[in-house]
Amino acid sequence: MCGRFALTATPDQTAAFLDVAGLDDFPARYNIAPTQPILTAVAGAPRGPGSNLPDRLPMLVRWGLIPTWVKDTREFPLLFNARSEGAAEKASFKAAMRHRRALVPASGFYEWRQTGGKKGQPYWIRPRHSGLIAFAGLIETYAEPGGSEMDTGAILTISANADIAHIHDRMPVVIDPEDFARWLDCRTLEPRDVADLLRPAQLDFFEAIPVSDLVNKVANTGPEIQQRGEIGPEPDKVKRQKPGADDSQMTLF
DNA sequence: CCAGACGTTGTT
DNA sequence: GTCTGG
DNA sequence: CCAGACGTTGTT
DNA sequence: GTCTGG
Repeated sequence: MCGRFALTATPDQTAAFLDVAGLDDFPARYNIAPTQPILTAVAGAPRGPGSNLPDRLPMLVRWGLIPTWVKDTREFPLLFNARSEGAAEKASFKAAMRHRRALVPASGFYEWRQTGGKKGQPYWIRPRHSGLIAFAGLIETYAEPGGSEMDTGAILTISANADIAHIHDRMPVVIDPEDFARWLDCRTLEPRDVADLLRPAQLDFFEAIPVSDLVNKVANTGPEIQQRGEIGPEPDKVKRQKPGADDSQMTLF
């Protein structure tokens, strides 16, 4: 779950929400997919008295966390989500849960309800207050064989609440603004100290809007993918028979 | 001790 | 079916 | 997450 | 790097 989301607020709105300074300009993004760059915010360096260092920093990371010990990324799966139940104990997420917790600003996310047909029914899921939200994220800096470094990240998930459960059984963890500082404080707080933040959103926090299958295709990046709609009928899988044809020629045994 | 995994989603 | 790319 | 490729030899 | 399985 949470394999696609949107961030359509302006850089100014996003900077104010996260309380970071100096966000480079970025376009509204209606269809953010794994492997793409995502904006995150992390705690800044510890500040001494009188320091004017910012206490929260923006970071662009590749969506798909790579643990530091991975030798060949081609033989490692794309970790774009991390189950919050247990992430603190998993080899792949343990270090990030302890040292590199982050916020991932979003306007909402997409979920697919499996219909039994070929394609799932996608939903645009947004907060009823229609403002920004922040997912709980994890970051790792991966040292590539060539010598360069790549920052990578994942979004934590939790059981879906009743608003979402009819669509999917998981949802991203949302951190409330009042808890931003606690979640990001990796210097003094351990995973167990912030475990209480890893819970499903309150009932009625989100609303889910069925949309067309435009969102399925990563190349579709405009606002139309959030318009209320439904996927079309399944293509007719029953092959049309030519007039006069019957099944007898198919009887091979 | 060494070898091998290390993950999520959704599936059957 | 399974892997890669976005 | 979904979509789309999935291969070789030899070549303009 | 760290944990699990044998």
